[in-house]
Parts: sequence; C-alpha cells; structure tokens
Amino acid sequence: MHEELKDTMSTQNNPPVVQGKAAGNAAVPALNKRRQSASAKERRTAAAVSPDPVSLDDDVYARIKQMILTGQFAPGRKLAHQHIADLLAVSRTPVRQALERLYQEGYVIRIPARGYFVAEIDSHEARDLYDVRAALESYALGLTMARAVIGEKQLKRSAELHEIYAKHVAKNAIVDRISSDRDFHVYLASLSGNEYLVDILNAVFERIIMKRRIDGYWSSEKRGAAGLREHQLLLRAIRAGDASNAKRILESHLREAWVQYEAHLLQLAVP
Amino acid sequence: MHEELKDTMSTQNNPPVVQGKAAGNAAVPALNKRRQSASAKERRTAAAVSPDPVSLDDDVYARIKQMILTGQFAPGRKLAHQHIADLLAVSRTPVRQALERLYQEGYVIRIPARGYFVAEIDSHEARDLYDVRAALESYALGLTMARAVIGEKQLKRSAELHEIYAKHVAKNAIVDRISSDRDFHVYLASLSGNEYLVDILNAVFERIIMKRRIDGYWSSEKRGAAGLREHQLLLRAIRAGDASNAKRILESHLREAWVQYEAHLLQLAVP
DNA sequence: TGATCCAATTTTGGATGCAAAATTGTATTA
DNA sequence: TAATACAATTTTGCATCCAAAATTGGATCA
Repeated sequence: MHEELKDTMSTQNNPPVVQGKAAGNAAVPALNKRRQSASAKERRTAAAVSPDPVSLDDDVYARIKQMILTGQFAPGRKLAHQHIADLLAVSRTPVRQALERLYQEGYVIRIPARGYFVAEIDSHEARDLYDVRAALESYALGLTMARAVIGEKQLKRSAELHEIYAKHVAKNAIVDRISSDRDFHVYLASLSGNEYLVDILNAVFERIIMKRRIDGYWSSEKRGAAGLREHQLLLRAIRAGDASNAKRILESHLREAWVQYEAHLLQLAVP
Repeated sequence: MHEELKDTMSTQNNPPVVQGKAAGNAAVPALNKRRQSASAKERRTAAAVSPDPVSLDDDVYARIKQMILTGQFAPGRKLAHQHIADLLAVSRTPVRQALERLYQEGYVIRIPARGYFVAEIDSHEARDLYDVRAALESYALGLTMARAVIGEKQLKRSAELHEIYAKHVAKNAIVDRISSDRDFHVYLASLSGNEYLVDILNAVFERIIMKRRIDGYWSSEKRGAAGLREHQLLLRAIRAGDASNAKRILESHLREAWVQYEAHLLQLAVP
C-alpha cells in the first residue's frame, strides 16, 4: 500500500467544460488529426499560426503508424527509440509516447527490457479479425434495421459510396477499391448509431488491410465483381426493409470474402 | 516530406525470437502483469531478486487504472502529471506513459494543451457498450457451436464458473457476483477460440462495470436470480448442442440485463 | 460591488541526462 | 576451429530540466 492516499474522489479540481464527447474509444485508431510534420523547432511557432495545434506526439504517432501500415516498417522489425527519433528528427520522448500508443492498439509488441517491435499477424489472427468484423457488422445491421430510421439521405449516401466502389472496381484501382469497400461497410455500420462499435470496426479494418498488404492479397477481379453484386443486393434488401434477408446477404458476403482470402493464405503457405 | 527516409523495410535488424504470440490486442486491457509497487529506487535492485521484472510504467498504469475503475478518481477529474507522480512516488515520465495508454483505451480523455481527465460515460455510451457486448458474445457463441468442439473439460469448467456465480448470488455478494458473471460470460466467449474477440469483450466488460459502479447500479436480487436461471438454461442448450436455442437464450439474457440497467438509468435521470 | 487586465504560478509538452540491463564484438582458450 | 568469457557499446527505462502555454489570484478600474 502507499502513503498519502487519503486523496480520493474528493472535490479537488472541477471537470473541464469540454467533456462528454471525445471519450468512448477503446479499440480505437487515431481520432486524432494529423499533420505532415515539421521539425521540432518549427512547431512551437507554427502552431500559433496554423489552425492545427496538434501535439508532436500525435504527429509522430501518425507517422510511425503510417510506416507500419504501408510496410515501410516490416513486421518483426525492431523499433529503437533513438533510431526512430533520428529518422523523424525529434527527441526520444514523443517517440516512446507514440510507441506506447501503438502497443496499446496492437500494431507493435513490447518485450519488457528489450524494446518495441512491429507486430506480426498470423493467419489465425487474420481469421479472428474477419470474425470480429462479421460480428460487428452483422449486429450493427440488425440494430439499424430494427431501430434506426433510414431516411432518404442515408440511402442516397449508401448508393453514393457504392458507386464510388463500383468505379474503382471498374478501373481495377486496387488500393482505392479496398479503401472504398471499407468506407461502404463502415458507413453502413455507422447507421446503427453505435459509435463505439464503429470505432472498433475501423480498427479491425485497418488491421485487416495491413495484413492483406503484407500478404500481397488484393483479391481477384472476379471477387471484386462479385463483391459489387453482393453490395447491390444488400442495398436493395436494406431499402426494402427486409432485415433478415439483408443480414443473410451481408453474412454471406463477409464469409465469401474470408474464404477467398483464406485460399490465398493457404496458397502462400504451401509452395 | 522528410530527409533520410531511404530507410525503409530494409534488411536492418532481425526480428526477435519471441514474436508470433503476444500480439493481437487492440481494445485490450492489461495483459500486463502487475506489481503492488515499490519506490523507484527499490525497483532496480529488487527486480534482480523478484521474478517479476515488470516495468514501472506497467505498475503505474495498473494503479491509475484501478483508481479510475474503483472511482477513487471520479469522472471528469483532472489528472495532472505532477500530482499523480507525487501520489505514487514516481517521476512524471511513467505517469505520462500510463496516461497515454489509458487515453488510448478510452478511460481518460486528453485535451491538447490542457491535460488528461478521467472520461465520463453517458447513458448513450452505456447502451453502445451493451450492444457491442451482445454482438461479440452472440457471435462467439455461434462460432463455438458451429466449429469448436466442446469437450467434457469445457463443460465442467462452465458449470464450475456457473456454480461460483450461483454462490455469490446466494450470498448476495454484490461485487463478487458481478465479477463472476463476467468470468462466466468471458469464458464462454473464449471457447470460440477467438482471442481478439475476447480481448475486446474484456475491455467492454471493464467499462460496463465501471459505469455501473458510477451509477451505483448493482442490479436487484431479483435480477440476480433470474440471471442465474438464464445461465442455467444457456448451459443446458449448449450441452445439448442446440445452437439456435442457445443463441436465443443468450440474446434475451443480455437484452434483459440491459433493460434492467436502462430502467435504473432512467430513474436516475428523473427525480 | 463586479468586470478586466496583468503578473505570478502551475502545467504541459518536449529534450536531455544517466544508471542498469541487454547486445555485440573480440579475444582467449580448449 | 568452435565455444566461452568478457569488455565495449547500445538501448531501455526512468528522472530531470526547460520553454511555451494555460491557469490563477490579485489589483485596478468602472
């Protein structure tokens, strides 16, 4: 036990005015705005002018995360404080701060006296991710159909996102296709009104996309086209207010996506 | 852009031997062992003897979190570095590190140049939490029934956890009841084999329990007894391999739990 | 009495210092 | 040549220092 712990939930310190929002994010990726850097010295002064008083922490965090997501920092790679600090031209403090955050989010692992390393994702975890994704999306859809009122605006927006996705499929623009697919799905989930769920779903998507990038899995054109049709069916069912059908379509869509990916993983493992 | 970024996913640095496990935790609470402290100076030397080389960071993190969960640090309260550091007899560095982690997990909010504050949870978020809980548990149960083989060992363990819960209900040991209820549910979810899901579920539970503590909601004895019966029915259905029935029971169990809590929240809001 | 400005103080956010532990590289020995 | 020992170097993990910003507490003025 420790001394002087008479300091409990006493009256001390009034809550700040803000409160209430901004909370509510466990499995959460950056809700934090980003900046494309500027050296440490610049910052202090620049911040006064710029309408973007983001801390250096956030900046460093975003940049390291980006490097991990894009594969510039490969899985397993060691992330030494000094090295990263030199690379980004900052001191070690914000780097540690950022690594801690990434550790919490699971992008990085930490071995007590040995440091931080970019996390690996095995195929077992990939399956877990797909399952969590299905759990969340499916439940969100149920909520949406059951209690949210889907207005014209929402339908229009869904269709819009669908169109964007379609365009990328047509152009076979791989990276854009994947990110617009994500946008479509996350938007649908967001109609449930459950922000917490959406936050987690976003984090899950980010990891799935990272894993896919690592595995070089961009799925086939055939899958892209099928996905397109499935989205279309899903939208139709939603529009029709047919909850059970919508759910069925979504679940089979997600299952199919996983099956294809799994096949790719197995293929990687064999030769 | 930045200089010297020719340092990409180059060969530099071999992966550490460990890897592979230990990863896979986004919405994750402490997977980290704890220690009941010891001042900074003690640590270095003590660590050599103690078989518990946990960092001070982890310790501070666990202790602050505990204080938040138990309400010693009330929602909205400001968490100033120096103040906490004095309280725990460490320097500000590990405190900042810990606060950052708590921020990432959503227990604390951060306002850029103003500091950290214990997060509030509104009733809207409480509902979101219950929904995410339902999404995860329900899906996990589906997975378990569909692909996991539930052996005698698992059934026995479930029954055991159920018994423990029953005992606490009987003794009306409130805190124990809640935590054993959590153990029961998390164990069932873990049978799905999806660790990622379990991690998130644990985080969700932790927040729900915190929120309930804040609201002084320990649920009625009546609800405790009903919950007990529902658990029993659930176990029976699982044992019988009746997936759809099990799922139905679980979902209604969770719905009921929420309805009761919601009633409490409404009651709080009115008078 | 109540609002406004300003100086003193606190607090944040970041940089650096430093001891212990881990890693690496080299020489010595078998 | 291969294994071990050990010294030099790096890295972690925590403490401390410091400038800029925010907060506080008066004093001043209306």
